[in-house]
Amino acid sequence: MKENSSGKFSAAVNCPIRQVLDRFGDKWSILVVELLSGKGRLRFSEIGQHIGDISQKMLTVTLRSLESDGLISREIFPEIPPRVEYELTALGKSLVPHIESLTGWGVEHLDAILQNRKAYELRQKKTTY
Amino acid sequence: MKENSSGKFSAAVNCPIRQVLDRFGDKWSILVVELLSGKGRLRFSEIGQHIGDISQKMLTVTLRSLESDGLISREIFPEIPPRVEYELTALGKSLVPHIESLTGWGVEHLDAILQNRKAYELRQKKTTY
DNA sequence: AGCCTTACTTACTTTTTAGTAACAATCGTG
DNA sequence: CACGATTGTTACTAAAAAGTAAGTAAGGCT
Repeated sequence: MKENSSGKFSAAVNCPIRQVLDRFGDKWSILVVELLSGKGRLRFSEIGQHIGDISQKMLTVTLRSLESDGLISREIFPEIPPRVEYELTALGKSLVPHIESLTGWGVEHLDAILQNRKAYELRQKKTTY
Repeated sequence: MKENSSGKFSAAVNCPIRQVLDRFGDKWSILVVELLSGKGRLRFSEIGQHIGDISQKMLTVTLRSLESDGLISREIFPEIPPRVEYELTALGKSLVPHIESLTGWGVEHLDAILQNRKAYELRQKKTTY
Protein backbone atom coordinates (compact mmCIF):
# COMPACT_ATOMS: atom_id res chain seq x y z
CA MET A 1 0.00 0.00 0.00
CA LYS A 2 2.07 2.88 -1.29
CA GLU A 3 1.60 6.56 -1.92
CA ASN A 4 0.05 7.13 -5.29
CA SER A 5 2.29 8.90 -7.72
CA SER A 6 -0.24 11.25 -9.30
CA GLY A 7 -0.02 14.96 -8.65
CA LYS A 8 -3.27 14.95 -6.71
CA PHE A 9 -3.46 13.50 -3.26
CA SER A 10 -5.68 10.55 -2.63
CA ALA A 11 -7.98 12.33 -0.21
CA ALA A 12 -5.52 11.86 2.59
CA VAL A 13 -1.78 12.18 2.09
CA ASN A 14 -0.73 15.68 3.16
CA CYS A 15 -4.32 16.80 3.56
CA PRO A 16 -5.19 19.50 6.10
CA ILE A 17 -6.73 16.99 8.47
CA ARG A 18 -3.35 15.42 8.94
CA GLN A 19 -1.67 18.70 9.61
CA VAL A 20 -4.20 19.54 12.28
CA LEU A 21 -3.78 16.09 13.81
CA ASP A 22 -0.01 16.32 13.71
CA ARG A 23 -0.26 19.54 15.62
CA PHE A 24 -2.95 18.73 18.16
CA GLY A 25 -2.84 14.96 18.39
CA ASP A 26 -0.41 15.12 21.29
CA LYS A 27 -1.42 14.58 24.86
CA TRP A 28 -1.39 18.10 26.28
CA SER A 29 -1.69 20.92 23.72
CA ILE A 30 -5.45 21.08 23.49
CA LEU A 31 -5.74 20.74 27.22
CA VAL A 32 -3.50 23.74 27.80
CA VAL A 33 -5.39 25.82 25.26
CA GLU A 34 -8.70 24.98 26.89
CA LEU A 35 -7.31 25.75 30.32
CA LEU A 36 -5.98 29.14 29.29
CA SER A 37 -9.26 29.83 27.60
CA GLY A 38 -11.10 29.24 30.86
CA LYS A 39 -8.67 30.89 33.25
CA GLY A 40 -7.24 33.69 31.17
CA ARG A 41 -3.66 34.33 32.19
CA LEU A 42 -1.69 31.78 34.18
CA ARG A 43 1.87 31.23 35.24
CA PHE A 44 3.85 28.07 34.59
CA SER A 45 3.24 26.45 37.95
CA GLU A 46 -0.47 27.28 37.91
CA ILE A 47 -0.96 25.50 34.61
CA GLY A 48 0.83 22.50 36.02
CA GLN A 49 -1.33 22.47 39.11
CA HIS A 50 -4.56 22.78 37.19
CA ILE A 51 -3.73 19.97 34.84
CA GLY A 52 -2.56 17.95 37.78
CA ASP A 53 -0.54 15.17 36.21
CA ILE A 54 1.70 16.74 33.62
CA SER A 55 5.45 16.57 34.12
CA GLN A 56 7.52 19.75 34.11
CA LYS A 57 9.25 18.57 30.99
CA MET A 58 6.05 18.03 29.02
CA LEU A 59 4.62 21.28 30.25
CA THR A 60 7.69 23.10 28.97
CA VAL A 61 7.61 21.26 25.66
CA THR A 62 3.90 21.88 25.18
CA LEU A 63 4.09 25.56 26.06
CA ARG A 64 7.06 26.07 23.76
CA SER A 65 5.37 24.54 20.77
CA LEU A 66 2.17 26.47 21.37
CA GLU A 67 4.21 29.65 21.66
CA SER A 68 6.16 28.79 18.56
CA ASP A 69 2.93 28.44 16.59
CA GLY A 70 1.63 31.75 17.93
CA LEU A 71 -1.25 30.24 19.88
CA ILE A 72 -0.08 31.49 23.26
CA SER A 73 2.09 34.37 24.41
CA ARG A 74 4.76 34.19 27.06
CA GLU A 75 5.70 37.05 29.36
CA ILE A 76 8.74 36.84 31.59
CA PHE A 77 8.88 38.98 34.72
CA PRO A 78 12.45 39.66 35.77
CA GLU A 79 11.98 38.66 39.39
CA ILE A 80 13.51 36.10 41.65
CA PRO A 81 12.21 33.49 41.90
CA PRO A 82 11.18 33.81 38.26
CA ARG A 83 7.63 34.41 37.14
CA VAL A 84 6.40 33.63 33.64
CA GLU A 85 2.83 34.12 32.51
CA TYR A 86 1.06 32.59 29.58
CA GLU A 87 -2.14 33.51 27.80
CA LEU A 88 -3.90 32.80 24.55
CA THR A 89 -3.21 35.02 21.58
CA ALA A 90 -6.01 36.04 19.23
CA LEU A 91 -5.08 33.04 17.09
CA GLY A 92 -5.28 30.75 20.08
CA LYS A 93 -8.63 32.15 21.07
CA SER A 94 -9.96 31.60 17.58
CA LEU A 95 -9.27 27.91 17.98
CA VAL A 96 -11.24 27.47 21.19
CA PRO A 97 -14.78 27.26 19.78
CA HIS A 98 -13.69 24.51 17.40
CA ILE A 99 -12.18 22.50 20.21
CA GLU A 100 -15.31 22.96 22.24
CA SER A 101 -17.43 21.84 19.34
CA LEU A 102 -15.57 18.56 19.36
CA THR A 103 -15.51 18.09 23.11
CA GLY A 104 -19.18 18.98 23.24
CA TRP A 105 -19.87 16.09 20.92
CA GLY A 106 -17.72 13.90 23.14
CA VAL A 107 -19.66 14.77 26.26
CA GLU A 108 -22.95 14.21 24.51
CA HIS A 109 -22.08 10.83 23.06
CA LEU A 110 -19.57 9.34 25.45
CA ASP A 111 -22.13 7.13 27.16
CA ALA A 112 -23.35 5.76 23.85
CA ILE A 113 -19.76 5.01 22.81
CA LEU A 114 -19.00 3.18 26.02
CA GLN A 115 -22.16 1.13 25.68
CA ASN A 116 -21.29 0.29 22.09
CA ARG A 117 -17.87 -0.87 23.23
CA LYS A 118 -19.35 -3.14 25.84
CA ALA A 119 -21.83 -4.59 23.41
CA TYR A 120 -19.04 -5.18 20.91
CA GLU A 121 -16.95 -7.03 23.47
CA LEU A 122 -19.86 -9.29 24.26
CA ARG A 123 -20.45 -10.04 20.59
CA GLN A 124 -16.77 -10.98 20.25
CA LYS A 125 -16.87 -13.34 23.19
CA LYS A 126 -19.96 -15.08 21.88
CA THR A 127 -18.63 -15.74 18.40
CA THR A 128 -15.21 -16.80 19.65
CA TYR A 129 -16.76 -19.44 21.86
CA MET B 1 3.44 17.57 40.14
CA LYS B 2 0.92 15.05 41.29
CA GLU B 3 -2.77 14.46 40.93
CA ASN B 4 -4.66 16.46 43.46
CA SER B 5 -6.58 14.41 45.96
CA SER B 6 -9.76 16.45 46.17
CA GLY B 7 -12.99 15.04 44.88
CA LYS B 8 -13.20 17.61 42.11
CA PHE B 9 -10.90 17.40 39.15
CA SER B 10 -8.44 20.18 38.59
CA ALA B 11 -9.88 21.25 35.26
CA ALA B 12 -8.11 18.43 33.51
CA VAL B 13 -7.73 14.99 35.05
CA ASN B 14 -10.42 12.72 33.56
CA CYS B 15 -12.12 15.63 31.86
CA PRO B 16 -14.06 15.04 28.63
CA ILE B 17 -11.37 16.67 26.54
CA ARG B 18 -9.02 13.88 27.47
CA GLN B 19 -11.49 11.20 26.61
CA VAL B 20 -12.03 12.69 23.19
CA LEU B 21 -8.28 12.97 22.69
CA ASP B 22 -7.69 9.44 23.86
CA ARG B 23 -10.17 8.27 21.28
CA PHE B 24 -9.22 10.43 18.31
CA GLY B 25 -5.64 11.39 19.00
CA ASP B 26 -4.36 8.46 16.98
CA LYS B 27 -3.03 8.76 13.48
CA TRP B 28 -5.86 7.39 11.38
CA SER B 29 -9.31 7.39 13.02
CA ILE B 30 -10.40 10.87 12.09
CA LEU B 31 -9.02 10.39 8.62
CA VAL B 32 -11.12 7.29 8.06
CA VAL B 33 -14.24 9.00 9.38
CA GLU B 34 -13.72 11.95 7.06
CA LEU B 35 -13.09 9.65 4.11
CA LEU B 36 -16.23 7.62 4.71
CA SER B 37 -18.13 10.85 5.14
CA GLY B 38 -17.02 11.98 1.71
CA LYS B 39 -17.27 8.70 -0.17
CA GLY B 40 -20.15 6.99 1.55
CA ARG B 41 -19.63 3.26 1.55
CA LEU B 42 -16.23 1.74 0.88
CA ARG B 43 -14.59 -1.63 1.09
CA PHE B 44 -11.40 -2.35 3.00
CA SER B 45 -9.02 -2.07 0.08
CA GLU B 46 -10.63 1.11 -1.19
CA ILE B 47 -10.11 2.86 2.12
CA GLY B 48 -6.49 1.79 2.04
CA GLN B 49 -6.03 3.10 -1.47
CA HIS B 50 -7.63 6.44 -0.74
CA ILE B 51 -5.54 7.05 2.34
CA GLY B 52 -2.52 5.89 0.43
CA ASP B 53 0.06 5.21 3.11
CA ILE B 54 -1.69 3.28 5.84
CA SER B 55 -0.53 -0.26 6.56
CA GLN B 56 -3.01 -3.12 6.45
CA LYS B 57 -2.48 -3.68 10.11
CA MET B 58 -3.27 -0.11 11.11
CA LEU B 59 -6.26 -0.02 8.81
CA THR B 60 -7.64 -3.12 10.48
CA VAL B 61 -6.94 -1.76 13.95
CA THR B 62 -8.50 1.59 13.14
CA LEU B 63 -11.60 0.11 11.55
CA ARG B 64 -12.09 -2.27 14.47
CA SER B 65 -11.95 0.45 17.06
CA LEU B 66 -14.30 2.67 15.09
CA GLU B 67 -16.68 -0.24 14.71
CA SER B 68 -16.38 -1.09 18.37
CA ASP B 69 -17.38 2.45 19.29
CA GLY B 70 -20.34 2.36 16.93
CA LEU B 71 -19.00 5.05 14.60
CA ILE B 72 -18.89 2.81 11.55
CA SER B 73 -20.71 -0.32 10.46
CA ARG B 74 -19.14 -3.33 8.84
CA GLU B 75 -20.86 -5.60 6.35
CA ILE B 76 -19.30 -8.85 5.25
CA PHE B 77 -20.31 -10.33 1.90
CA PRO B 78 -19.83 -14.08 1.84
CA GLU B 79 -17.92 -14.18 -1.43
CA ILE B 80 -14.53 -15.36 -2.46
CA PRO B 81 -12.31 -13.44 -2.46
CA PRO B 82 -13.96 -11.74 0.51
CA ARG B 83 -15.64 -8.36 0.34
CA VAL B 84 -16.24 -6.18 3.37
CA GLU B 85 -17.85 -2.78 3.24
CA TYR B 86 -17.75 0.00 5.76
CA GLU B 87 -19.85 3.09 6.23
CA LEU B 88 -20.58 5.67 8.89
CA THR B 89 -23.37 5.04 11.34
CA ALA B 90 -25.66 7.85 12.45
CA LEU B 91 -23.33 8.37 15.40
CA GLY B 92 -20.34 8.57 13.08
CA LYS B 93 -22.11 11.03 10.84
CA SER B 94 -22.96 13.22 13.81
CA LEU B 95 -19.25 13.59 14.50
CA VAL B 96 -18.33 14.83 11.04
CA PRO B 97 -19.36 18.49 11.35
CA HIS B 98 -17.28 18.83 14.50
CA ILE B 99 -14.22 17.40 12.80
CA GLU B 100 -14.75 19.70 9.88
CA SER B 101 -15.06 22.64 12.20
CA LEU B 102 -11.58 21.90 13.47
CA THR B 103 -10.01 21.14 10.13
CA GLY B 104 -11.63 24.25 8.69
CA TRP B 105 -9.80 26.28 11.28
CA GLY B 106 -6.63 24.44 10.36
CA VAL B 107 -6.95 25.27 6.69
CA GLU B 108 -7.70 28.87 7.46
CA HIS B 109 -4.80 29.42 9.82
CA LEU B 110 -2.12 27.01 8.68
CA ASP B 111 -0.15 29.66 6.83
CA ALA B 112 -0.15 31.93 9.86
CA ILE B 113 1.05 29.08 12.06
CA LEU B 114 3.88 28.19 9.72
CA GLN B 115 4.96 31.81 9.55
CA ASN B 116 4.87 32.07 13.32
CA ARG B 117 7.07 29.01 13.56
CA LYS B 118 9.62 30.46 11.20
CA ALA B 119 9.66 33.76 13.05
CA TYR B 120 10.09 31.90 16.34
CA GLU B 121 13.05 29.95 15.00
CA LEU B 122 14.73 33.13 13.87
CA ARG B 123 14.20 34.75 17.27
CA GLN B 124 15.79 31.71 18.90
CA LYS B 125 18.85 31.85 16.65
CA LYS B 126 19.37 35.55 17.32
CA THR B 127 19.26 35.29 21.09
CA THR B 128 21.39 32.15 21.18
CA TYR B 129 24.14 33.84 19.15
C1' DA C 1 -1.18 -28.69 -8.48
C1' DG C 2 -0.21 -24.10 -8.13
C1' DC C 3 -1.44 -19.27 -8.37
C1' DC C 4 -4.76 -15.42 -7.83
C1' DT C 5 -7.78 -12.59 -5.08
C1' DT C 6 -9.17 -9.97 -0.54
C1' DA C 7 -9.31 -9.19 4.12
C1' DC C 8 -7.36 -10.05 7.57
C1' DT C 9 -3.81 -11.96 11.80
C1' DT C 10 0.54 -12.57 14.00
C1' DA C 11 5.26 -11.91 15.48
C1' DC C 12 8.77 -8.91 15.43
C1' DT C 13 11.17 -4.38 14.97
C1' DT C 14 11.39 0.48 14.77
C1' DT C 15 9.97 5.00 15.88
C1' DT C 16 7.73 8.26 18.60
C1' DT C 17 6.10 9.99 22.78
C1' DA C 18 6.14 10.66 27.47
C1' DG C 19 7.94 10.00 32.25
C1' DT C 20 11.72 10.34 35.91
C1' DA C 21 15.03 12.40 38.32
C1' DA C 22 18.81 15.20 38.83
C1' DC C 23 20.79 19.64 37.99
C1' DA C 24 21.10 25.04 36.82
C1' DA C 25 20.23 29.82 37.79
C1' DT C 26 19.44 33.53 41.11
C1' DC C 27 18.42 36.26 45.03
C1' DG C 28 16.36 36.78 49.78
C1' DT C 29 16.10 34.85 54.21
C1' DG C 30 17.34 32.49 58.62
C1' DC D 1 26.20 29.53 53.86
C1' DA D 2 22.80 26.32 53.21
C1' DC D 3 17.89 26.60 51.84
C1' DG D 4 13.80 27.67 49.48
C1' DA D 5 11.28 29.43 45.62
C1' DT D 6 10.20 29.06 40.39
C1' DT D 7 11.09 28.01 35.71
C1' DG D 8 13.35 25.74 33.33
C1' DT D 9 17.15 21.96 30.98
C1' DT D 10 19.34 17.49 30.36
C1' DA D 11 20.24 12.59 30.21
C1' DC D 12 18.25 8.48 30.68
C1' DT D 13 14.38 5.16 30.71
C1' DA D 14 9.87 3.26 29.81
C1' DA D 15 5.87 2.78 27.31
C1' DA D 16 2.95 3.38 23.46
C1' DA D 17 2.14 3.66 18.64
C1' DA D 18 3.07 2.34 14.26
C1' DG D 19 5.58 -0.19 10.51
C1' DT D 20 7.19 -4.67 8.18
C1' DA D 21 6.79 -8.89 6.48
C1' DA D 22 5.11 -13.28 6.51
C1' DG D 23 1.27 -16.27 7.03
C1' DT D 24 -4.00 -17.76 6.71
C1' DA D 25 -8.44 -18.87 4.57
C1' DA D 26 -11.17 -20.42 0.67
C1' DG D 27 -12.67 -21.03 -3.71
C1' DG D 28 -11.94 -20.01 -8.87
C1' DC D 29 -8.94 -20.28 -12.79
C1' DT D 30 -5.42 -22.47 -15.77
